[in-house]
Order: sequence, then C-alpha cells, then structure tokens
Amino acid sequence: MSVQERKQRERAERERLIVATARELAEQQGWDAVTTRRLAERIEYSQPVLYSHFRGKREIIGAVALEGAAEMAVAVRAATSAANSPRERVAALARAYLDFAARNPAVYDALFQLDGGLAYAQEDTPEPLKDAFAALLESLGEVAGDGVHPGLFTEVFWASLHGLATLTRTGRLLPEDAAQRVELLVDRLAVV
Amino acid sequence: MSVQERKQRERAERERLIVATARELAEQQGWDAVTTRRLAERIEYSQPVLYSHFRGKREIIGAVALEGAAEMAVAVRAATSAANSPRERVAALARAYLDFAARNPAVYDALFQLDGGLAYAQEDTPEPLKDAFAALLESLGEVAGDGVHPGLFTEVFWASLHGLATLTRTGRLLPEDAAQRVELLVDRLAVV
DNA sequence: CTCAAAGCCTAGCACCGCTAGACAATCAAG
DNA sequence: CTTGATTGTCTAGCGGTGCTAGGCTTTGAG
Repeated sequence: MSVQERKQRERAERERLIVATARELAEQQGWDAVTTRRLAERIEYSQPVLYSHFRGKREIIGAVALEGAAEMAVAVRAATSAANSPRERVAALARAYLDFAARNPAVYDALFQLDGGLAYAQEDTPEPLKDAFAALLESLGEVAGDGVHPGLFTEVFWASLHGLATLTRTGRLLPEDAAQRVELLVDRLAVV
Repeated sequence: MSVQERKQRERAERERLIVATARELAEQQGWDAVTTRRLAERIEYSQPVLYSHFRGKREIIGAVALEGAAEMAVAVRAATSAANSPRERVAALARAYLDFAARNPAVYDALFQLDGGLAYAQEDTPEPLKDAFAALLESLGEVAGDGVHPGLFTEVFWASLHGLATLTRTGRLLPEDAAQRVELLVDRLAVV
C-alpha cells in the first residue's frame, strides 16, 4: 500500500508544481504566455499530463486564483491587525489590497479578471474565496455606518478598490496620484 | 477626380462596416468569437482586407472603443441634463454609466478591459476618450467637496463605478443588490 | 511469469493572428 | 487603342493555440 501512497504524494507534488509554474510564468510574462506547451516544457512533462490534473487551462487559472485568495486574506489580516483604530484599519486594508494587486498582477487577474471556472458569491463558492471576502468584511463591517448592511458596504468598498487596482494597472489611471485616491476613498466611504 | 472620391467613400464605408460587424459579433458572442476569419466572412471579404484598414485585431478593438466612448458620453450627458439637483445628477450619472456597461458589455470591455492600443490619461489620448471623461467630470466636479481636486474625485468615482460594473458582470457580485450599492456609493462619495 | 492496468508520449485536429505572393482590374501615358 | 504600372483582392501558408486519440512502456497483482 505504501507504494500507492508514494505515488499519490508524487502526483500531488506534481500538481503543485504545475500551479506554481503557471503562476510564475504568468507573473513573468503575462497569462497570454502561459500556453500548455510552454507550461508542459517547464515542468518537464508532455502536454497531456496537464490534462490528467486539470480539465484545461481554465482550471489551472482557477487553481492559481484559489492560492492567491488565501494569500490575499493573510495579507489583509496582517495589515489590519497592526492598526489600532477602525479608520486606520480600513486605510491599512485598502493599502494592503492595492499593494497585493500591484505586486501580484497575474494572481490578481486570475482572481478577479479571468475566468477560472470558479463560483463567486454562491453557496458552492470555494472556501478560500469566501474567506478572502470575510477578511475584508472583518474590518470594513466596523465602518459601514448605522443601518447599512456590512456585507453590502464591503461589496461597495471592494468594488472601489478593484476599480482603482485594474484601471491603474491597465494605464487608465496614472499611478502618481494613487495614494491620494485611496485616502479620498477611505475618507468618504468609511463612517468612523 | 470623382472616381477617386467615390473609392475613398466606399473604402471609408467598408471600414465602418468592419467596426460595426466586429462590435455586433462581440456583443453577440463575446470578443473571443471575433476572429479575423469570422469577421472577414461576415463582411464578405477575405482576411487580408482587414489588414488594409487596421494593423490588426487590436486596432479594431480600439476603433470599437472610440465609438463606444462617444456613445457613453452622450448617454451620460443625456441622463445628467435631465436631473435638477447636483445629488440627482450624480445618481443619474451613476445609473447611466452602469446601464451603459450592462447593455454594451463588449463595447465596455473594448473601452476599459481590453487592449485596444489606445493611450489613456495622456496628452495624445484620443478626443472621444478625453470627452467621455469630461462628461463625467462635468457632473462629478460639482460634488467633489471643498479642497478636493475635481479631477481626482472624478477618477475615484469612476473607478468605483468601474469596479461595480466589472465585478457584477463577471459574476463576482450578485446583480440583485446593484441598485442599493449605487445608492450607497453616491450617498457616501458625493458631497452635496 | 503472465498479463492487465496505469502512466506517459508522439502525433495530430481544428482553430488562431497575420502575411507573402499571385492574379485581376483599373487607369495614365504613348 | 495599347501598353505598363498601380491598385485591389484573393489563395495559400506560417507558426502558434487548446486539446485529444491512440500507442508504447513501465508497473504491480495474480
């Protein structure tokens, strides 16, 4: 039986390698450069091996997205836990979110821009995605204001951050004033 | 000379046909379905003809984006001009923006999501793009609040709308609460 | 030792964006 | 009216894409 276990382990290890390699390649050269051929070559297996782990490229994107969601949740919680007031927590959250998006553009795309075949805002939404939203909710719920549903407020705040992140990265907004925009956004949206 | 003029007219007409067909196809089946082969077939010319009008698919996307920017500016101005108070104008603007995005998803993508080879937020930004931003600025500048740069405020408001539009359309936000989110956003961001 | 199962690869499909080069229509010059 | 060059358009093809069928080799149970 130990032989089968070893094989299972090796298989799981290879799956991690695929996801890590796809992510690396995407961060280096963009998702367009992540082709099944290049990916197969980098992991030193043939293309069909990829399809024994994932249904297709879409699922690989989804796997990177889930990994990224977990990391984003960690980053957001780390930033907010170091702040002392609700106001500071929200500002720290906003900075951490945008920082994550800027430092991991490919992962961010996998999460919120590309189709990774994942369900969002549903019962069957994968746990990492729910938890990433929960991480936002924890700090944003504090400043939703009276009579405002914390979930709804979190969605609006999140959407605003998402807009800033994507428009900035695609050159629609100049990066120079990024800090000022965040400040304005936090000032106006958060009720402290 | 009249013959050359006629040819020029026919050529311009065919260019409009290409852009209109690309847009139509994109709205019907998404930009992925807009291939040079399909596009060529629909306009009843061969593929190379496309390349005598545009450098490539990217430029066709850019042409659709410019067309869309002009239409969006019209839609926004129409909505805001019917409102009587600054607060109402901003609410109308937000609704009109999101409505445009929802009704013309492919055009919206061409404008703000895809690479159409256009310059944004620069001196050499095409006029329709500058004017679409100006249309937002006209109503949003009114409610930026004291000491807040109208342009910066417009960028933030725009980014928030963009976040709502894109996250909703890609299934990251449920459409049910869309109206409530807009209301909350306008309430908080606009200083009246 | 046999033989089925599992694992992996080569080769190929239909499609993509884009372009070279052949061919036909057009028009100015002789 | 006849050249000859220019313009317009097409067919065919290049190197790439995601994905899969089918065969070969290795493995491990009986």
